[in-house]
Amino acid sequence: MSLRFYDTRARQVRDFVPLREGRASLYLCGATVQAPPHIGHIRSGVNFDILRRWLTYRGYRVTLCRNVTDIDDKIINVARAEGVPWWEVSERNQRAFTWAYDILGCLPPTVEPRATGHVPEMVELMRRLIESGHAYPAENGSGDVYFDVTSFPEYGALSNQRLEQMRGADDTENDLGKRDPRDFALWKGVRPGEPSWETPWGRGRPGWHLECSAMATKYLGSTFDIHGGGLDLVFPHHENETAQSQAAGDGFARYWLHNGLLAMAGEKMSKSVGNSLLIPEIVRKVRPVELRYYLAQAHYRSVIDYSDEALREAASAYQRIEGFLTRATEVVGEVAPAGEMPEEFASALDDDLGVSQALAVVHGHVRDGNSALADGAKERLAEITGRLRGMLAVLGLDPLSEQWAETGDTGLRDVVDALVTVALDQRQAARARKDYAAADEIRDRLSEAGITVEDTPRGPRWELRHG
RNA sequence: GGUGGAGUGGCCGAGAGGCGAGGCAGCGGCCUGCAAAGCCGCCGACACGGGUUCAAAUCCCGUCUCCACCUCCA
Repeated sequence: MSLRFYDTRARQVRDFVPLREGRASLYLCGATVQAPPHIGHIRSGVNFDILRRWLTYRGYRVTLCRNVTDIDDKIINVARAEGVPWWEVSERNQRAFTWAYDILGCLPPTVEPRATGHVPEMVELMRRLIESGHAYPAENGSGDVYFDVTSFPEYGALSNQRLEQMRGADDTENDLGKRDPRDFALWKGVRPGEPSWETPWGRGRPGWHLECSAMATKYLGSTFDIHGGGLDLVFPHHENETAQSQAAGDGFARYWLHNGLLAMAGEKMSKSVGNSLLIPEIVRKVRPVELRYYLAQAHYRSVIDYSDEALREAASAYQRIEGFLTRATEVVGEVAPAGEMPEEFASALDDDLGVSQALAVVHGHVRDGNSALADGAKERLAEITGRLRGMLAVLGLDPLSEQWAETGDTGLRDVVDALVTVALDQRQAARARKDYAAADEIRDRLSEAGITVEDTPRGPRWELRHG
């Protein structure tokens, strides 16, 4: 089966045929760094990280461009409220985003351009749009530059809306510079106390959409393969991006992929509603890899209704996988991840990134692996372990990978192992003389210390308890 | 007013005409001194009302409920 994705513009699943054979160019709308990342932002990051990894597995050389929009109204407002420069706010939040992507196991993008570093590219794009009659400087001398939506017949095609049925922006009444209420700002004229850059139409700063068009085409070319982002960006952000780029003569994105949003108690999560669930808070409840599993397990286009209970269930499911791999490795040693994926797993991911079904295959391997472990079938165990690790690696969920390996002082771990072994020897001795009260006392005290003891045919083993 | 999505067992969550994904939880069995982990089995769902079909969770018509977007959003 060929690789295919649901394309928002076509409103159906389409076979993926890249622009250039063997390559895939991917632009992902990253953060507008006005606040620290919440779980919804990171869901998008995880979903598209899996897409990127799968494209790579399928043999494409992937160029991933994930932008940072480091100037906008809110950043300026936050800075003003705090009495700090605007760039202090965007720098701080960008670091928080980078940290969150990293701990969730999202591979770094090929390039991560910032809006304010691309003003000349934006000015150039505006020049092309003005010269071709698709944009105009505001007629009230405000210094704003607007895109003329009526000049572009395709306007609305991405979000499947007809221009005549669209409402204008709320700010139109005080905005006499617009020819049409539905026109959107490419550029905002300078206002007192705000940052600004020089342009042929006066000083000002970027509007919200222009930076993505300028940066996507700079790094990926005038036409590129996939544009991704959250479903809430379809309109106006992506509609406006594609309008301004295509009106200027660029082909722009060939496939549009949008991840579903995350809801909380039925209410949409967003920065503006103020019910953000921030990443540092969540990774106190479960480990980052368990959060990644939680975010990955639902199909990327479905709504996730966040709850602590569901998060913990996901953590349990992940621990089942992890527990098997740990025990298997103790028996057969470390087995390298297999390079080939089981057919069922691969076809699930080929079909619009069916991670849920792919995980069913993963769990099937865990069950078979546990049986092999119980049977002492080492050869079969090793084979299953390798295949399992291969599948998990491509999802970014292999517990034995460097990314997720329990860090910490290995020297200290050896010391703990020696101490626990002393205790376990005592317990074995107690069991041998059938003094079960003493044996259970030792097990209970280890448990209180956060150590889980399991008896196996090969003797007792211990693990640090997490979660 | 316009555009789109959703309703699946106790819970999470796939699937989209025909052998009931998977996980979490629960119950029974095996294993264990007892546990834990694991294995085997059980339980069990397609919002509602019609219709099409040999066959519908899936297609069609209608109804109800919820959600998103329509220029701050991932």
